[in-house]
Amino acid sequence: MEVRVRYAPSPTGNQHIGGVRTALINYLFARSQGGKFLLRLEDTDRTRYSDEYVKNLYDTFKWLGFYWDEGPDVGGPSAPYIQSERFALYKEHAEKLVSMGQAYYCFCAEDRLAKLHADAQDEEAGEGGSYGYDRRCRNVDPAEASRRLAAGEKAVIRLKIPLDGTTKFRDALLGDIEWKNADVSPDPVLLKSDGFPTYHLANIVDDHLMHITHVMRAQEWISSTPMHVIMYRAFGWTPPEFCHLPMVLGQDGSKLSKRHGATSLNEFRKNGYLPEALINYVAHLGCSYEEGREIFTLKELEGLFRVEKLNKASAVFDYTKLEWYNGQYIRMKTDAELAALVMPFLAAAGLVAAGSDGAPAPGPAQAAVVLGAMPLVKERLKFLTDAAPMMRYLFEEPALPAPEEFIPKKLDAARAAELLAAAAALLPSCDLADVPACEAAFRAEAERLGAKFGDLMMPLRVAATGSRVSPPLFESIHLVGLEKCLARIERARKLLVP
RNA sequence: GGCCCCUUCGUCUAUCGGUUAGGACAAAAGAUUCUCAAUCUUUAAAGAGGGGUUCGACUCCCCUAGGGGCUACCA
Repeated sequence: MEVRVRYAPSPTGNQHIGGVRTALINYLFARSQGGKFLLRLEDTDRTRYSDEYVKNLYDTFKWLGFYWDEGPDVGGPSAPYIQSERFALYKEHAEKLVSMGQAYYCFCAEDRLAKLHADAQDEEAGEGGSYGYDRRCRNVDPAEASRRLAAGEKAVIRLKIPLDGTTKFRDALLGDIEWKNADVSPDPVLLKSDGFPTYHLANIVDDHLMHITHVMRAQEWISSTPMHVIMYRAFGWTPPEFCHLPMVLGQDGSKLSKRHGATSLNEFRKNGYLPEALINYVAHLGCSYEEGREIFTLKELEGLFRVEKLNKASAVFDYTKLEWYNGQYIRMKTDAELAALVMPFLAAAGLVAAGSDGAPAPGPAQAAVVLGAMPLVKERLKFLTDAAPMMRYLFEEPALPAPEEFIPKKLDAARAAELLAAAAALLPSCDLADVPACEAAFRAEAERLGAKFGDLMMPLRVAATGSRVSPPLFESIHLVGLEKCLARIERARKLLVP
């Protein structure tokens, strides 16, 4: 039988690390088994829904670079893949369950339910146990229920959870799990009074109708799984295989959330992360692949993924390690690739020309400088966002640093000015395309002046780039241009000897 | 409170009864070096506690502790 798995997000927020992790593992599992990965939009919560989140979902996965085989935007044999477009299906199935005696209409008012809930909260210190719905409507005579319905009374449909006995299921990761039915949520709502299904109903109906073979979702869902199994049986269906994935936690050990830092993929993208790095890091959360290796391509992960390699314990999201991955992937880019990646950030910083839509539109000269700078900055970047501040001096006249910035340790302003003048005098005779030759010439000059090579370089560096920390100097001067650099040097020299 | 899941260096992990408990990130030290990086070398760092089972437990079982999740007409 063909493996079919799905990612079933609810468009009530932007895509975040947790969701992407679930999607990725489903995707990897499908690929490793030669199966299908589908996307289903679970938009049954009308109060929190927004179109913007649907758009964000598509944008995010296009950027990440792994996509579903079937889904609302790409179609497929189980269409439609949007639950709001399957509206009639759920009502029909809920009513079927009622007619089979497996579910019932509940007429309880919301305020009575709220009071029930509040009372249960108050009794927390007590014996415990009396949680959830009290099943008052479970034994309403079906004939009476029809009468009240016909009279226009509002109702929800609830699933009958067996009062005793146990429910068992096997989790592919956690093994056999058995629950007392008394501990299962008492008669959960399947169909809300607005006619929309709850997650539980829609999920089961769709997974069955879409022939989903494996349900892989976060471990926070595990406690509703017995209820889902009961529902499958009530319908007379065979449940799929379950696999509950370890959770992703923040540094403090609680479920990863905004207060732990960036969690939405929007933010990672904006902050200069590479999709490859994110994918690789997220794939390694709670899962190992091959010993002694950290870097994998998506294709390799697809081939190596095994459910048995998943870890049972939840994992802490480590931004520092992700940062390292990001640097690794940046270094793997060719100069041309990296230039293209960095360009939008340079345009946003105003270093490079941009069109009216904000997209980069560099002229040939700017493009050449960016490309030429790639070998200088590549191994210094951790994020794409690091490029603009690091490359600013290539496009703009740097602000004149304070005089002390120019002065090497143990020297004074007069000496620094002298070294600057020597550098300015030497530079025009150097072939800036030949770095070793430039360096040799400067070393000789330093010796002649009785100065340390570093002490000759530092004032020059600060003058040419505006900072004591910069990409390699001779290459930088070459990119900026000799004339401009001589002017920068002269400006600095005047600052030191007024 | 109840129910469920989990527990190897600070973090992510390897180990599927017998290892000097391995690797990666971070940290520290060193090498290299025109600054900063990158790179290379080295160091420090772990089986929550207590009982069993076994010739032998990180590994299997039980208890305790700790962490997490769920407990909605949200997913």
